[in-house]
Amino acid sequence: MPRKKTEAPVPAQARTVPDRAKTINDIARLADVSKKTVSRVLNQSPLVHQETRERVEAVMREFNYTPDPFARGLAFRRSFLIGMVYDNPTAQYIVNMQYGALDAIRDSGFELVVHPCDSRSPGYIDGVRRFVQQQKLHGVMLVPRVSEDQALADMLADIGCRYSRIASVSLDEASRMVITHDRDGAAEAADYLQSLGHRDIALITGPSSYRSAHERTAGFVDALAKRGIELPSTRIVEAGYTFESGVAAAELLLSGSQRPSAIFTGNDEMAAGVYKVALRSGISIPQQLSVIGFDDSPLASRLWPALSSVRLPVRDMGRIAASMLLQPESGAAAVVASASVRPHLIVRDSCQPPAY
Amino acid sequence: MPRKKTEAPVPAQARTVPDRAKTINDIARLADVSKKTVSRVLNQSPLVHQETRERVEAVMREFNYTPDPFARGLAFRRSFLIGMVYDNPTAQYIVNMQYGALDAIRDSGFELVVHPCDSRSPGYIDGVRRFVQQQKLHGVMLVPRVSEDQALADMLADIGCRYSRIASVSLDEASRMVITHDRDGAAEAADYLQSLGHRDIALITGPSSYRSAHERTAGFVDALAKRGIELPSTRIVEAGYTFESGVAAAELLLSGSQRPSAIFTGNDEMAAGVYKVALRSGISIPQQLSVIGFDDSPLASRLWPALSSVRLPVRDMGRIAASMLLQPESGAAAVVASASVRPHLIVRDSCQPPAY
DNA sequence: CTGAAAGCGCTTACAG
DNA sequence: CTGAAAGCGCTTACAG
Repeated sequence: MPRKKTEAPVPAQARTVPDRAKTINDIARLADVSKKTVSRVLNQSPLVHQETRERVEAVMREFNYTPDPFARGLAFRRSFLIGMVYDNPTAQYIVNMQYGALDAIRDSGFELVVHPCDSRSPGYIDGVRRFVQQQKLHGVMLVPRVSEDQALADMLADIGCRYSRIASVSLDEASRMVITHDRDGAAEAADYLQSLGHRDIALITGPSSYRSAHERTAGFVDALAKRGIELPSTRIVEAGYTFESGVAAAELLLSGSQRPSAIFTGNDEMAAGVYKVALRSGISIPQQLSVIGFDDSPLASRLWPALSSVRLPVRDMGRIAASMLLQPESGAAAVVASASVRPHLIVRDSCQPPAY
Repeated sequence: MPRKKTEAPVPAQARTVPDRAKTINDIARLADVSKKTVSRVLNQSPLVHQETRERVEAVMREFNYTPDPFARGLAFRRSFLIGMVYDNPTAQYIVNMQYGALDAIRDSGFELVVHPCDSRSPGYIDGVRRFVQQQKLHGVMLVPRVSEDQALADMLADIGCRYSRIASVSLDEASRMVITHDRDGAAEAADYLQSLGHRDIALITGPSSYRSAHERTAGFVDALAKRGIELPSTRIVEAGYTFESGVAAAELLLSGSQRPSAIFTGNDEMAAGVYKVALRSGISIPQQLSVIGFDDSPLASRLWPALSSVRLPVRDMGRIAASMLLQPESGAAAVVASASVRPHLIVRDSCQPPAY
């Protein structure tokens, strides 16, 4: 092979002058192959001699070569960008989810593009479609609550965009679902309260239109029923997942002469609302009232007394959802990983046996 | 001009078959100009006849044409992506900053790529460089505390990447700075406490290595001094911006026989630490202790009693920092806008005149 | 003010 | 297993 090794040595300084990033043509020339072969190595085609592959890879390493994502994007007609589409959950949830996704794409050449949206606005699905098509997204992660919107998923399937959905219950094929099993977490809270001796228990739920609220409620109520405790409807108050709605619900539950000895709330925001009403009314937590939240947000440990809460492994969820997009072929592995995403109760100082 | 208007009408169905997105060639053909002219319209070149421009724009609108970002990226050698680089501040801060940046780039064809990093790890600047060069970023926003790292800014200047820095004080040319004037916010807190009649006031500061901590401390101390109140060094405790460090600092300040009547903290996390110690020790807020935080995080309104706190217009900051990247030419306007980013005290229920 | 040619750095058919 | 040609959809010189 005609490798030109007889050229006069070039001074180091002169050699570094062309500081432009190396292209596929440079690598091809330096490895003495065609650019097509370099392309094959890049795309892990099996149709390359082992020896050739190693030679090309050595040159790539030596010159720290990475292919231009725009050239690839143009030729492939798709990008190396992962989109994260979300509605309006809490900040910590979103940030943790982003960290998880970034864990998955680290050193993969992919990047994360964020797309918050308002699922109540009529054109939001169109907005997501433009986002996906314009950027030729490799795939999108759908975070609750937009993940629950079947019309959105249908649109993505329609335009051939791969996606993964994070939700409290299965809504799609296993290979595109990360199931968070909120029901189990709520059941654990119920078991814990029962084991402490509570019998008169109340529940503040999220909006019934939210799948997660439905699951958490069902998990809690069913687990109590299994242990022989029936929740009367007066002990279940629907609220809006917000602090203010939690305050209003707590006022309802704590104003009567017959107070419950424990309250479970569908998220920590509403638990903070219970704290406010209790503190204001001179009801001490946990002596006179036990409280459990859901989410294990930063708020939980900052309240006093520290709030026991059900933790969702949000970062893991983000990581798994992103890796499902990167390796759709290893669907089985992802499904297994997904199965391990389980909530569990973090016990702090907000519960004790009821005072008789 | 040879516009072919005499063809037989094509059935609507057949016409929609080639559902591929229109390219610059299609637009050129349909508008009866060269693709170069379409390109000029796209890039707002003045060298286009008004009439021609309007004709091209009409066709673009009709077919909902948007240029392919990858083709442009390849030809331009730079992308239409804005990077947001941040270290490890609180989630709400990051999410608000992201919303602000998205406000600025909405409908501009730009997208936001996020890049959290660990400024304590040795290779982090290299990581940012790879991120910027690989994605050919149009520019990056530097969020505190990485925004304070001059080595990072130098590297970006070195590789010719435009950037904007958000910081509590000017660190760079005005056209790349969003100054948050933390000093003023802290001064407002000082004035408020003084006006309520407090004289024995304590301060829990963030780490002195943080510019924001330095500014908040200076603003508070100076404002009190101006009103004739000197803070003895025993009333100033340095902590780490975390909840736990706030707890430790509060224990120091509240354990002695001579308690201060008010505490100002460098952020809300540490204020929550003060709450915990006070509640646990039976010191009631605000009757026996006034507290003011900084950030106006969600935590502030969820604590009980609701915490007065200095609010930074984080979303505005994000919007301005991003628009500086989009329109470096309109630097003057951005500087003016930047000047309007001022913190202000949100008064809630955590302060009252001291008990004598 | 407008356009024909060449090129950005990759890939997809198509040959061999 | 390997390569030469054409193309992805834009832009930058260079002419006129």
